[in-house]
Amino acid sequence: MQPNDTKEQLELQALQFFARNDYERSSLNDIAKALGVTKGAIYHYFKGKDDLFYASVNRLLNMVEGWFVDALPRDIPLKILLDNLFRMDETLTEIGEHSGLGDAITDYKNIMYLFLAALKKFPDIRKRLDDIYTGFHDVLADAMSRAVDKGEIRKDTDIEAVAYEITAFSEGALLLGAFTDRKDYSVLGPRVCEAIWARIALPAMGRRQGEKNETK
Amino acid sequence: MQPNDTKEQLELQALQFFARNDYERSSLNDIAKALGVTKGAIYHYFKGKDDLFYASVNRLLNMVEGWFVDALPRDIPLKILLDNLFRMDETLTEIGEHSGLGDAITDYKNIMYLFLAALKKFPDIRKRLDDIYTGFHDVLADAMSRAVDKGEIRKDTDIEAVAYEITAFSEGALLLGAFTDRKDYSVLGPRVCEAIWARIALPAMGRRQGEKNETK
Amino acid sequence: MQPNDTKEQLELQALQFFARNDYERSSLNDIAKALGVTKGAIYHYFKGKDDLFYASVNRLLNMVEGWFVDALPRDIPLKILLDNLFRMDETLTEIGEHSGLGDAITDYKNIMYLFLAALKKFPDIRKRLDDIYTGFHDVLADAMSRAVDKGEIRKDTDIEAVAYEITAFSEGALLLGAFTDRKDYSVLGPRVCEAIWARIALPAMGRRQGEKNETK
Amino acid sequence: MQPNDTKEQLELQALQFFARNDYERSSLNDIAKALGVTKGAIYHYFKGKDDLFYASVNRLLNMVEGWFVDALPRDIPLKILLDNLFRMDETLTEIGEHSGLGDAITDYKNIMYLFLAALKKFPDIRKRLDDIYTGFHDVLADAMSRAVDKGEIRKDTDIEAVAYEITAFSEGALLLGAFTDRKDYSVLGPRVCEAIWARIALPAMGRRQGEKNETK
DNA sequence: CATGAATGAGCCTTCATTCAT
DNA sequence: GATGAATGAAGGCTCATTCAT
Repeated sequence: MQPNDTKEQLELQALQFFARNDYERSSLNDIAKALGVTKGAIYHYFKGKDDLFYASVNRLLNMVEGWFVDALPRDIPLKILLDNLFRMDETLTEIGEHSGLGDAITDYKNIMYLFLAALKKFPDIRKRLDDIYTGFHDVLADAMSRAVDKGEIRKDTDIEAVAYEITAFSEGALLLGAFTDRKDYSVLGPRVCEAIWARIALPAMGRRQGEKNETK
Repeated sequence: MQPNDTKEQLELQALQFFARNDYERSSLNDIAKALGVTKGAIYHYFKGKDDLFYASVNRLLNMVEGWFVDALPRDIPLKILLDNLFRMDETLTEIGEHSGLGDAITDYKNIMYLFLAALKKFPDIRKRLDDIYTGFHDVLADAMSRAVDKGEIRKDTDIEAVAYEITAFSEGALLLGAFTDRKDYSVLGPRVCEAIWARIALPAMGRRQGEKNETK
Repeated sequence: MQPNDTKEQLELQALQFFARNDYERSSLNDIAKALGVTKGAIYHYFKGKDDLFYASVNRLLNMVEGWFVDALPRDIPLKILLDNLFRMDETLTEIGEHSGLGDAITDYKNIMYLFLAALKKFPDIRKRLDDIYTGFHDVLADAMSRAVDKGEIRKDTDIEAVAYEITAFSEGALLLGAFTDRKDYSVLGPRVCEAIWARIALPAMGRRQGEKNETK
Repeated sequence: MQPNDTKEQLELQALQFFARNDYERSSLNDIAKALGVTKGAIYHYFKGKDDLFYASVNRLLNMVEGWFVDALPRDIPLKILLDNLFRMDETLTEIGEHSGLGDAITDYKNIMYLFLAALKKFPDIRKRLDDIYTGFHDVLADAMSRAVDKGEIRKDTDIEAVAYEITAFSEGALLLGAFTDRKDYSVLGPRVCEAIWARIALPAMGRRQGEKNETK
């Protein structure tokens, strides 16, 4: 076992623990027990409870950044990209299984708790979250720009607004799921996608008139 | 001063305190000091720290429900209603001033922390939140139904999807503001509103060729 | 029981405890048990272990300063004053009984431990100790000045050196007692006093013959 | 490097560390780091933290005993011996440089802390300290006896008292330096020496009336 | 009604010590 | 010989809660 291996394992297990349990209300005794080590071992690798939490959250943020690269390929038709985005709940499940984090991550509510708790304790986390959301937004905006060039969507699309709308909607849908425990997203998500698409899409072989009408 | 008046005052002040400070990290001593009373006084009116928190959050939920009634009148044109909704940030500020809660409520991040903390401690809070969001959604859906009848929007509008979209988008926009500290909402919110409106609106005197295309 | 009474009692009891036990090696559990209260009670009156120690030591310093006023009256013949000084071990015993500190203070070794431990933790204690020793020295020097005027001791007495010698000797004698557990002081202290006196004393009616008087 | 060499080196380095740092407050990790080895290495040569401390202090005591033999030669005139003794601060500095202990030993306060800490943990240390002070005292008493025989000092000198006085004064002067940070010793020490000498010295060729009187 | 002194359980953290390598 | 990962027993401290006044 390499020296860093144990630390990484602890971070990953702690991440799962913190995803499922509230940081402030978790005693280090509980955490150690959940990680299968003693408190002393934790202090061997981390400066304290906070440090362990910080390391875990940053590890999650790193993983999230990595998922973006995989989940948002830039060379596919916009419609395909959107369809993928609006099935983010499935994506999260896949990631959970694939990353070894189990279902701790699947429930987006857990991630939100985690991020908010981290945000409260470590203000510099905000910068990283900002980067992630900005990245998400930029990928969307870029894809739409290219789609305009390729004639997939209308020239007069308010790209900024649509990118923002999708970003906020995705986040809000997950938040609603956290707050209300409903699963509207899997049903209504695709329908929202269709509606947005219908608004911005250009008919396969165009027909100028349609455009003019909605222009303005 | 009626007997219950003191208790209500304590709840309101505690609400402000909890909006600004993390519940778990606030000691009852700090809370008592912030409320200008002694610990004993708190225990006189509440069963304990948790009970004070629970009462405060429920008071906020009551207020939120009240705001809906005022903020979402049902007999105005849909477009006006939407315009109001998409300026929710301004609405929150007004409510903050008007309700005597000061700017503790203005920052939506504070409300979210509060709800999440409450959700974690008191699972039955979820039901109340669910009701609120459902109410929000239903008001929208009803308004759209009536707008269809009045010929304000298209008959083929996917009312469920649009109501869901707006609900989730509003929540998500506020969440993004909490996570990233950006103020996109005030700029892009209205543009998103316009885009959605353009999608569902029926031209004043109906009938432009473009319609046929999107009617599928 | 007045509010400050308990705190004062705790300080006095803690002082006795710290005089008998090493500060660093005493757990707050032990201390609380010795004081007959719980840890929480200590934290009610003091900011922490250090604060309790600091308060106790300062209380002792205050008492020591008070003892000086009583123990070193300035209007007595120098010889009487010196005789008193060189029986300081008896004086400490009296003070111990009289002050309610019991025999914790009697053993000067305990006081030294206490002062040294305090010095290590609270550098500002040095100033107070300095004042005490300076006061001791000054009282001696003043008394000798007056004794010169009154013709009790020789004009050519090196007052500074003698005051320093007596101060250092007294301290050193007590330190030796601490380091070696011998009780030379009670036997040899008076003889040292006689030797010093013989060196500086002026015959009762001046003039060489008078020296015979001191030959006893 | 002989097998015991490493152990000796560790003891010496630990001695310097303990002279500068408080034993109780130093963790074995800090100590190991300061000694440039790992904890395991320390446990290889010593039974534990206490054992290392005990060995270090005993090493210092051995060195102190050795210094006496060199610093207090018995075949020099008493006045020379006394002059040396009353410049003990310089002697300590020389010893510090000469012994390789650096300035850790120069500050007598450090030595006192060390001895007191050792005394508290290992009561048998008291015996060794007693021996050292007794040795110091005896060397002085012997020298004075011989000085009486050689006609250097008066026959009626209270040898016991003077030896005790000088021993205690020396110790007390160093203690005052530790307690108050003043440097009176270097100035007043020699003057005290002169005063004591004047008291006991026999004029080179005798002949003052006063002498006869005090000869008893 | 209200106070605040006192409690005690539990928290985070430190650290001497052990032991597999 | 030497390492450092891991342990576990305290230690200092916090704080919700109780209760005599």
